[in-house]
Amino acid sequence: MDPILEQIKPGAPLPPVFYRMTALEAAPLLLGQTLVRRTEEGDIRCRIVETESYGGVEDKGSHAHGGRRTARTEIMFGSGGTAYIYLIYGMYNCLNVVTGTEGDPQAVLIRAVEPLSPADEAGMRRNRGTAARKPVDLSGGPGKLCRALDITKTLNGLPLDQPGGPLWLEGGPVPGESGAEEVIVQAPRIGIAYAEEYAAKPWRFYFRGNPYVSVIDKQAEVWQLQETEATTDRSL
DNA sequence: TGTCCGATTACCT
DNA sequence: GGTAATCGGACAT
Repeated sequence: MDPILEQIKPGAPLPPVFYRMTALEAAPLLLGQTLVRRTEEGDIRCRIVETESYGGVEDKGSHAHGGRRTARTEIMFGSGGTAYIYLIYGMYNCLNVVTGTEGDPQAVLIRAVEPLSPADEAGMRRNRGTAARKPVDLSGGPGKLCRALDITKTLNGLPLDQPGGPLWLEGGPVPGESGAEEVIVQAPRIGIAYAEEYAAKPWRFYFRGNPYVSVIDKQAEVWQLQETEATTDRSL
């Protein structure tokens, strides 16, 4: 097991070392962890099921590529453990978990979450402006999950390692007795066709078969399955 | 000060 | 499947 995963305890804050990793290391490990939103209406807890890594000045898909250090991207250059929230298309917010060390812009975009309980789901439905008929409509997509959790730019720069604040991260629940370990799919990121050679990097991660995932990449799943079979064959 | 456009979504045909 | 909605950030003028 990943040595950092071993340090993550259900319901406890993520260990400081978690936030010092690169975005590419942290993105798959964030899957299954819990995001907590606290408002006057109460707490909403949800499980992260899809992420994307945006790491380093060389990543042409990142807002910080080429070392672009502006008022907006400044938080990405700080040390890890904070929230980077920005407005997209004039109407949707996107939530990122900043990781890495001072001066190195690393961030993981949270693309989909699932409510942990019926009460959490009810809270998320209340926050959404539209009737979510399917799980993916409720919080499958970066803009949708921010709406569902009432996350706006007012929370930009907020520390995510401090339980009891407006927004924080904690270790996710352990899979149930019957729950087989979930398979992580690795696929190219969404909506960054302009990123040239970085557009095809498989830096999106999600739980295979989870109904809250925003975009299913059938090609990546088939390819990954073949790889697994080939590996199994060789080991026979 | 002006222009372009996005790490998207909802709703339409 | 197509596309309108809507505005702040980045950069040119």
